[in-house]
Amino acid sequence: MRAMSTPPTKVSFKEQMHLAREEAILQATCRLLGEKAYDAMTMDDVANAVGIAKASLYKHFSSKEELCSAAMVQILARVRTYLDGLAAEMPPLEKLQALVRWSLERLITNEMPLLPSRNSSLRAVLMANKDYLNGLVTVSDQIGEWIVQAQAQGLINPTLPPMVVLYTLYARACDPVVTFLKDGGQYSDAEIVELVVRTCFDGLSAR
Amino acid sequence: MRAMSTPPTKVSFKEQMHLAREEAILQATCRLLGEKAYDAMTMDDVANAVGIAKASLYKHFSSKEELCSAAMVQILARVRTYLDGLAAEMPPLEKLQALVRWSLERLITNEMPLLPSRNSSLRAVLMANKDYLNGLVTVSDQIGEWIVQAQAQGLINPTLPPMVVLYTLYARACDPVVTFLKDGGQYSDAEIVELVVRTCFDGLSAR
DNA sequence: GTCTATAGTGAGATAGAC
DNA sequence: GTCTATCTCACTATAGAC
Repeated sequence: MRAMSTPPTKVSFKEQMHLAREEAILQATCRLLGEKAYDAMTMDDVANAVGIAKASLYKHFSSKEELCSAAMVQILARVRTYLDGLAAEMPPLEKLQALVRWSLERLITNEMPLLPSRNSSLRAVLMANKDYLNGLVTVSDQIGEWIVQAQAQGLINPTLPPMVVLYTLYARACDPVVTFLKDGGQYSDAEIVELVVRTCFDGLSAR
Repeated sequence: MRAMSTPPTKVSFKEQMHLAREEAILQATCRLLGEKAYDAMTMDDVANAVGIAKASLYKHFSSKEELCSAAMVQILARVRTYLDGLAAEMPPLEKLQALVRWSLERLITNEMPLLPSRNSSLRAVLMANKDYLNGLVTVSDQIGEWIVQAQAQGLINPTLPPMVVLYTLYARACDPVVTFLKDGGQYSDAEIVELVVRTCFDGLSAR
């Protein structure tokens, strides 16, 4: 709460500190959720990563669920920013491929996945969060448009329901193949990304 | 331990009961792990599902980790049985497709997935289990043969490393697309399986 | 071997001083 | 707002009667 005797700049500075700390908490949460499961990540982990006491976390976020939801909402916002930044003249198929490539690049550096894996406890938390669902709908609508356009151009298989295409793209963002190949140590990150993009769009069968 | 005064049939019956109970425990574990994350599944869940006291579980399996590992090893054995049962004259590509279809059918009925999803705590447990790793190697070798054969026949893209093909097939066994589509309620289980098999082998792009 | 009851532990969340 | 210390509760695992 702003004190009347405090100069505006001072308050603004404090507010910036507050926001910066909150940003750091969200960053750490994203990274940790990229490394381990929701249940396995503890509030102590987050507090230690940020370098503050656990109790302080609760001054910013009222629960673990709220913290992780906020982190995912932020990720969704970043996706939106990325999508909006794609050149308008880029063909829809290339936009879709760019999105998958971008998601995989986040995934392979252990940043928080765009979507939780199957059976993740986080999934139930997110599905109960209105902000997350709204953001997801917005992003899905945008991607859905491009899918329909790419199908109209005959570049995406028009016999596949757009929803199936959409989910198949989303699923790349938590694709375990990336982890397998990375653990194998045989390929560079860039190679892994390209291989997964290829199998996603071209399939396994020979063309 | 067998008592000397007990007739063999009686003992055999008791042993069968013991094995049947153990089988029931493994079954319940598989089903529960298909429904929720490893961390979220409690030993109480298993005990309640089987209808025995939690303490009795520990007479059969010394820990949660051992129980779940045993369940996964059993799944792997079932995969081996399925693979061995495929007709020898079936073309390798069809064998691979049959395997994916079979995995998806297990997945869609919420049976335990062949592989844990990304970031699952179960993953660390399994990677420390020798029986599981041995079983996985055996199955992988068999599938790997078929992949190489299918590539030699020009039916699987020969420019894809066999390991990438293998992991891509494995990943179908925990594919979140199945969950998404099933929750959507728009498609039957059989339709979902076929759609995912198609996108796996043929990709999203038009042919 | 099965049960009830409980010990032990770890993590989410809070109290209260500063 | 941040901290230390603590509460509370759920879950793994075990003790001990039958």
